[in-house]
Amino acid sequence: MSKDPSHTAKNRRHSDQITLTQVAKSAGVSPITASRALNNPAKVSDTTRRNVLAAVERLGYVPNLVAGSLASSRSKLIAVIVPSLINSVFVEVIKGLQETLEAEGYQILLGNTDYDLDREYQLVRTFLGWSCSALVTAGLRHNKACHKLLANWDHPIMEVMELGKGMDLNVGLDHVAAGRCMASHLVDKGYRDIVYVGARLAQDYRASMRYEGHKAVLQAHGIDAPIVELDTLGSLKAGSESLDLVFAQHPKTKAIHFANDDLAAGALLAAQRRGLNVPNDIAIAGFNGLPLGQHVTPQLTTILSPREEMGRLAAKELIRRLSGKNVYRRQHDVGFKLQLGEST
Amino acid sequence: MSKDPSHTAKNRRHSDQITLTQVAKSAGVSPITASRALNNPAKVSDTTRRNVLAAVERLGYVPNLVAGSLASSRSKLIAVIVPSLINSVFVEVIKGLQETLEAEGYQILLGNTDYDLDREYQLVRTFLGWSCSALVTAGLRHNKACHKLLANWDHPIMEVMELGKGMDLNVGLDHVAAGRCMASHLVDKGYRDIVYVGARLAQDYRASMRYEGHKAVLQAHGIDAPIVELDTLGSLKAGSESLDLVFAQHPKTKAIHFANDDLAAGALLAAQRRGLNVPNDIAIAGFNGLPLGQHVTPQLTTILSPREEMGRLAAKELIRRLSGKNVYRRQHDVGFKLQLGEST
DNA sequence: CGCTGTCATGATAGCGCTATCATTCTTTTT
DNA sequence: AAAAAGAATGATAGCGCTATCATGACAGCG
Repeated sequence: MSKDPSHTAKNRRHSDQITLTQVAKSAGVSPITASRALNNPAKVSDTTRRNVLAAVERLGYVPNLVAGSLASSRSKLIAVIVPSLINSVFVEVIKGLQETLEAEGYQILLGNTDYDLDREYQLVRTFLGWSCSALVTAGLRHNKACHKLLANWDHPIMEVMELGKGMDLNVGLDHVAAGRCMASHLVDKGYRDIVYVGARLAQDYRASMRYEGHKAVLQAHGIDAPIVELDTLGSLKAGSESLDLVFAQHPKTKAIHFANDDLAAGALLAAQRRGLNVPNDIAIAGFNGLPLGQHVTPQLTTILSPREEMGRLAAKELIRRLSGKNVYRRQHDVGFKLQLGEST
Repeated sequence: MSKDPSHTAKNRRHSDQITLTQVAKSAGVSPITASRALNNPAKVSDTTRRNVLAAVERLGYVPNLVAGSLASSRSKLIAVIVPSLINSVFVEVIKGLQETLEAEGYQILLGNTDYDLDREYQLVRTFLGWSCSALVTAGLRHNKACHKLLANWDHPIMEVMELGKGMDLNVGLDHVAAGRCMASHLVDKGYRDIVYVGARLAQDYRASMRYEGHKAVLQAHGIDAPIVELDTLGSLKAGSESLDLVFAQHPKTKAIHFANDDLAAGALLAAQRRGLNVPNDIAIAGFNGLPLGQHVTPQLTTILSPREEMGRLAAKELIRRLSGKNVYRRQHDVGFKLQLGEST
């Protein structure tokens, strides 16, 4: 099983790869018929199809998808661009996409922007070069060049995570409303000294949309809406460290509305370590509804976002569009749900 | 920004896509020179390069990577096949791969087998059809057809996660040794009634390799090594539910060696909810060193596996190989580390 | 001054597949 | 029975790019 390191030095003229032409010859048909037998079985007779499939087996033929894509100028590839792989939220969306798309024979070309819109542009350029059938990207915000590129692209574009008027298709939820929802809950519970804690809000702008909702509710009640921004991305560790920061800046804080469950759970566990009672000494709320939050004691109050569902729905809509069906609703609100725990 | 749903009905003869030939014409050079200016800048004069790049900008040219791959029979694609996306362990490996490969201009083609080796074979077939430059797959076990296909493939193959003699390159850790390590720790701590708890061990065979190590140590001490297998994949929920199961089957259990941290943390949190003292009533150990385990109280005793590091190292080795350098060490042991918490 | 070597560029010929149109043969329709 | 429609197959011509070999220009060298 030893490998020759000089892969690159292959003589293109003597490729040992089995081609469709060889399969066709072996099956006694023309290449184009063999192609049809594989890609459009309904177009050939049963006998032919069987012969071709037998030849494929016999020769161990592996279709060259690159050649097929070039000839047909479409590919069974779908580009998926996310801002982060650390954040399990995006991974769950990918999972939903993956399972639905793979079942339809599509492959995922994965890109990670690290919350950098210029990086997103580069990835989009590359992916368009692969003649992807469609592109899925997280968020409605893109840089100018990217926007222009996508606007002129004649394939479906699916923007996920947040809800709004996008380039083309959209599946997401209303983050401002989610922020309002949690803030209302806290206010209703009687909390007045409420701090919002987020991480890198310029990047994670959906978290700042939730803050907008949060602030609006608090202000409507005549309450201040202080915010503490962390410099590291959301994680248990950051959440745990944020407690000190919050109390240093806002000593009277009675409730913390965290931008996500990782932060919230980190803070909750940290609070317990230092003997604070949650929610009596400090109430804690999160966002996302990660399993973790449901397993800590007290159970975390959070907002459940249907992430895998979002991926699945996005994939289904794409498939509908790709199979030529008209798609009427271009925006899909997957909603969210307030998950009451004992942490507030 | 409205999209025409009839994407498929495009007239191939009148593609509006800018081609390299147009760029070349606009720059006043031949197509092949334009190609060189973009892919092999050192091969053309400074003036030419500038002219071509200017034309690219001017026309908004996006290279057709499909055509390029067909002509050169190689692509800047790397196939990555993992058994699961729910398990954050694989995602972290992907992340390590991703950041290293993307920096070198490679794209990741992602496949998920759901722990099904036949599915893996299908994915490999598809990915080979894309003329990927290399393939990364989790694990050393493949079905027969897959093995044959890969053995005849003349590109680098990287098998990650576990250590052993594989098809080609290998980066991983010794799971049997990891199992031994944790078992030794538990025995040294004085525990004798130790249960190993895993989930779907036929699928997650690395977990059963750890059990082998675990069992060997216990037997060497003349101790029984009972095992409890769960029917659901590892998760906090499964871990939490496993407690009852363990005590029902082995009432005297004093320590549980979980196959992973999700299970262990779930059990630990569940134990706390029901007022059990960890580790006095029940000791709990995990595997992976997820952040979660480091933030619960008591901190989880676990084995730290360098997952992102594994991805990065695998990517680096692949890049070395792809850039024509000889790779001497074909196996890389990334090791593991016993992380002592207060849960044992 | 011819000889070799290097550099920059170009002409040609595919890579392996499928869109398109053409052909043959069979079936259905009037 | 002739015409029209359909079913199955094939010949041709690319898809947009790059490997390969060829060319011309110019430097260094004995």
